[in-house]
Amino acid sequence: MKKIRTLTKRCKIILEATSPFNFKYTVYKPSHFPTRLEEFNENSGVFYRTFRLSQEKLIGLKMTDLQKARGRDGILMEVYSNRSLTEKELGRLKEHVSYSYSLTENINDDFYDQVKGDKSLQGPIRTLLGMRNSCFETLYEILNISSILQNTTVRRSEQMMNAMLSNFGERVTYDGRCFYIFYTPEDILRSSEQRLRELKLGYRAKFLIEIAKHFSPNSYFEERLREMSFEEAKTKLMKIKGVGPYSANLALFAYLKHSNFINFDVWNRKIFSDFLFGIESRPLEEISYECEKRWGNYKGYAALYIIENLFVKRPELQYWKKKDGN
DNA sequence: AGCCAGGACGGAT
DNA sequence: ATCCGTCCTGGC
Repeated sequence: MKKIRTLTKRCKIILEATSPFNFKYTVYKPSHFPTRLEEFNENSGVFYRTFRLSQEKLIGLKMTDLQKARGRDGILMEVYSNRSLTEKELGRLKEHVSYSYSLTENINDDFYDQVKGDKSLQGPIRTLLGMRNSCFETLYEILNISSILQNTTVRRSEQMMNAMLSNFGERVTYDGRCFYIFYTPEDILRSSEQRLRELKLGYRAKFLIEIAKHFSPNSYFEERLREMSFEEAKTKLMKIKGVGPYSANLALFAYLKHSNFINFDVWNRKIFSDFLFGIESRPLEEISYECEKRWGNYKGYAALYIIENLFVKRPELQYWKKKDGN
């Protein structure tokens, strides 16, 4: 078993956000299955999240709502690390957090004003007012997660993610808590397909290795993708064995944060079908057409609000907080 | 015992 | 281009 790295407190950072800003539902998404990469504490309102700034610089963040501390919209962030950080590195960290949580976007103009006429969205918007589209993961990490999501139940995905993190992730502790930091491509390439199969990753074992190969240290895969158009990047991603349209879309849209797109899968298809038609089973073409008609270029945001609102209103959908159910 | 789950591949049409 | 059997695994 790998030893635990202790992260010590370095500094506090304040990140401002445009108004309205919803701290809780920006950093924490009720529909996401839990991992030991992050944790939202309902009682204290504190959100913990780990991050790898570079190969050797491990970060643990402790975030609270700036509104509570200073009466302004934003995030109050304590930075823990295993090593001292340069000003430049702190800058990169701030940029990552700000980008991941879409802190500077203007959600009034970009979304709320655009869907004023749609009554079905007003409930979700009231509940989640100020929530941003968010994704803290890197492109490599999202591709791993989407591979682990494919063709299985979320409960199994959670088991597989745990197996990967506990075997390849970096164990860290700070502020009296233990977390993992996401493993790197090199961590996986040092392992083997057989080892991943022993960990019950099934046929995904070879996919995860293929993905890792594309993100080796000096391939600059992520940097090169950033230069490309969306379609070009998608085609490039789908050349990786194991990355199909679903994973490529998820990766690119989570990463690039397009709010004009819905990545349909067998799970959200039922949710939108039920939301729009009152039954779960309508064909994809009808669902897709209806979303386009009602929300046009804002359908990605609409989808985000509908799904998170559903999980807020029906906490029993978070099966992982109960003993059974699905 | 068989089917399916927050897809993707490879080969056959 | 679209269709279909197959893939690991575990839960029902």
